[in-house]
Amino acid sequence: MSLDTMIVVDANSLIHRAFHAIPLLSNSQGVITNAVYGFTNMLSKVLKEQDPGLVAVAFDKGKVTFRHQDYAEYKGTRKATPDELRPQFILAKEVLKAMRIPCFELEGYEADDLIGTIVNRAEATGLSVIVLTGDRDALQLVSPKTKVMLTRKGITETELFDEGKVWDKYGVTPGQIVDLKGLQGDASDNIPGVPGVGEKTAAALIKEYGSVEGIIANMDNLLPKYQKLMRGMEEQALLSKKLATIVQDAPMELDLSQCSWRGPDFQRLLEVYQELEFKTLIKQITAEQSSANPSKESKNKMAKDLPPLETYQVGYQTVTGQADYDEILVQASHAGKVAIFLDGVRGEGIKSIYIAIPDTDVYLLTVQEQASSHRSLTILRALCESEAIQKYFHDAKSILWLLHHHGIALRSLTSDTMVAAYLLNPTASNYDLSDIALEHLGIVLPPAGETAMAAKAEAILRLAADLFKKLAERQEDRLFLEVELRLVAVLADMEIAGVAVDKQGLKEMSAELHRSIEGLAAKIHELAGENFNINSPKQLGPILFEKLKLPVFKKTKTGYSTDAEVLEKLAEEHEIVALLLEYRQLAKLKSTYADGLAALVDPKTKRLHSTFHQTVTATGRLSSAEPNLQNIPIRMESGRRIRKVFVPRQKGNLILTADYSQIELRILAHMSQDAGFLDAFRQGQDIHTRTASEVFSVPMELVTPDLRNRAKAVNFGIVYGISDFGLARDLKVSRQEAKTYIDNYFARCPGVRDYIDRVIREAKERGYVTTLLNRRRYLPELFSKNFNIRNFGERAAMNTPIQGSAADIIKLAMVRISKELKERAFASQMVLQVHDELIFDAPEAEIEPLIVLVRDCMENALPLDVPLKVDVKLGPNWYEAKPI
DNA sequence: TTGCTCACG
DNA sequence: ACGTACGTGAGCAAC
Repeated sequence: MSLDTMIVVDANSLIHRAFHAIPLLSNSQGVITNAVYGFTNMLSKVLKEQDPGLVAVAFDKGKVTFRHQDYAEYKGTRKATPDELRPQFILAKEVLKAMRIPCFELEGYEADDLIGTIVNRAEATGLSVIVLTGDRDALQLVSPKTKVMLTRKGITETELFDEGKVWDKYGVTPGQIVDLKGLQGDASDNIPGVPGVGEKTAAALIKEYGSVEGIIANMDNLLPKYQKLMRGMEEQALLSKKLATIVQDAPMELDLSQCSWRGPDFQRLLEVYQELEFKTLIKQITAEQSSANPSKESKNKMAKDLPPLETYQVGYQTVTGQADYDEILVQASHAGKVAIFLDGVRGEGIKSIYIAIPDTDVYLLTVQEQASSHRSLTILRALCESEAIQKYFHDAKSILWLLHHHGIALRSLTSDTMVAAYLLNPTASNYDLSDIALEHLGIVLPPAGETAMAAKAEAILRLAADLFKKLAERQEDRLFLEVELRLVAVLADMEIAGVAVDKQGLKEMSAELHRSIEGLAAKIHELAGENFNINSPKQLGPILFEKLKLPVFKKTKTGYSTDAEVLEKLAEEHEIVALLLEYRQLAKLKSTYADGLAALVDPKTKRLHSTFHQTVTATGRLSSAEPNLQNIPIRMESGRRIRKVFVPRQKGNLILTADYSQIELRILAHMSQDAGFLDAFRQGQDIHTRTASEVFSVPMELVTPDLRNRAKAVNFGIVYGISDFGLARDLKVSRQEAKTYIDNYFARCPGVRDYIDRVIREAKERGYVTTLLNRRRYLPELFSKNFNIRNFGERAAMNTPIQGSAADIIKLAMVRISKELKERAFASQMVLQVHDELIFDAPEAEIEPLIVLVRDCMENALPLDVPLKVDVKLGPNWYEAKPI
């Protein structure tokens, strides 16, 4: 803490910066908050780091300033403040008020000038000052007592300038910054400067003559080329300098004691943050408050002896005696429902159990010391395994892992607030209980400790009711109950079962890949004439495009692009390119697959236990992680061999795969009711051949493989939300040609064209799109002013109903298959899902009935106006799974 | 942490 | 006039 430090903030400049650096966020009321969010974030970060004794913030006031009297065109090129930004200044003032930071503004003056004046006064009283701004003009205020903190690109990063740094960067003293401006001008403020004088000339002249005035006085001594530039521009240079000069004696009422800072009014700040829905900031202040240690003198105002926040508090009691245990069961049975929050670590087990029953205190049961552990777990088992008691969880799949560790089964799973919140908004970045409780109930959960966990258990009950009501209002209740909630247990089963792998096989592949990679690396280094890290695009770029002088087709924002598309174009140019492509391929196989998978084999089970995330994708698909088993190579033979290590878990078992054929195009046929598409699928025709025949006006029998491939790409394009550019790139044809294909396609498939138009129109009317099972995705991008973002929204509007409906269907099939397998006591186990494919580990004796069951469940999961077709493959491992 | 690259549907 | 296919996760390099 530094009582003699003052922070002076240029709110106008920071808010403008934040507005342009951050996408247009808004709260649930539609209030746009991006700029005030960025501003608040940056301010609280700096306050926390510096912990100043005094703080002041300055705003602009009035459109016309005293500078306009000298120069009417001052800031003449500035655009009007956008409508999305203007109201955010008021919001920022509310934040500042809650932070107990004084705001200054003065008619006819810019924030700069007030800052200059404040700095002047602060220095005079011996304070050290830090000016926080995004405006480089402020560098003129730098002095032995004053530093300027400038935002770098973005808004959270800053750079602190003292005199030395100004000199290093600009070659002038802080006082000469205005002379620099006088010569160079400033396009953004519409300050003219001297035409023809840029950064270098300006610095050289100032270095030689000290100032604009010095240059003018020495006009005759200037080099002829400089004389040519400067003559006749004297007035303009002096005016420019004057415009750039920050006033340090504005007529403002300023009592520095007003600026002495005691830290925020947390209660009020919390209210403001809640209103604006600044979840991260709410978390920060609640965490800071709770971590403040009252016994020690706190070292930071952001966490100093403050009244407790109004967080959601519930009563809880730690249970020890047998009578209490019995009481829990009685109450839970009576209420018929419990929410349980478990504190534990996957693989290690449960540490404590928080049980919330309506209208009672939360019970805390600990599982540490042996004897009570037993009793706590007995209660947990009784609750979880009871059919009659409904269970409410947040992230039930994680709970199922913990229960599995203790051999406890789960019945009557009634809600999972994480999954419910996902259905209500599948594009959220996380579904932490405290975040969704804040969003949906408007309550702040305590950040940590027993109170927090008790509050969480209680909050689950309240949240579940609220979320379910919202789901029902949207007709997503059946999707929730009959698909997603049941899927939770199915996925837990799959994860816990895991998939067996041949670890020895992985090791052998790794060693073989290692040898090939070493050989390739040696050849590449030889052809390059030097050793370098082939894995580094930054090192590879200069070798290819500078040393070997290969043509540059594409650049990334940091340098040369060296991706496969570029390398393929360069294949003819130099023999190193083919080697690089091969190197990349093998390096990927080794690091991500051979070594990556081996590292994740569970030493106890000898299997891979991927996590299937149910609340990640925007469309409703699952995702797979640690390891991702949804991207195991198949397209290239060299990679496809990785699949050999995916084996059955025991002798006598086989790997069976079942994948939907063309499910997305079938869904498109169903949803669009396009006559040609419906007919093609009903006739059992090859859809790409049919499309080729339509688009290229060729009889089906005469469609060549090349034409079929092009039609296939067009079909993919339709599903992705087509653009001629994307299709052209994929097919490596001209954009014009791609456009012709698309035009022909829409001419021959009018149903599809009408469908796409309808989807986009409805999406724009409603703000969201839906799938066959009413899964919903909001698309705020559709209303962006930015052309690219808006177009992205339109493509997502086309794609999401198709991709999402396919996800609906396979999820429904998984739930049914799992139910059948259980009820009919199959030993077969579903082990993986890869979007349109299910993989089973099955005893040979069950194969026949399993195929019938799986086919039936998948093909009839959701009857469409076209048949769904499933291809089944079988083999001793995933690689050798062949059609039967 | 971010950017690039690349594996899958 | 704008620059683009949709949806994911992971490893590596270089900040």
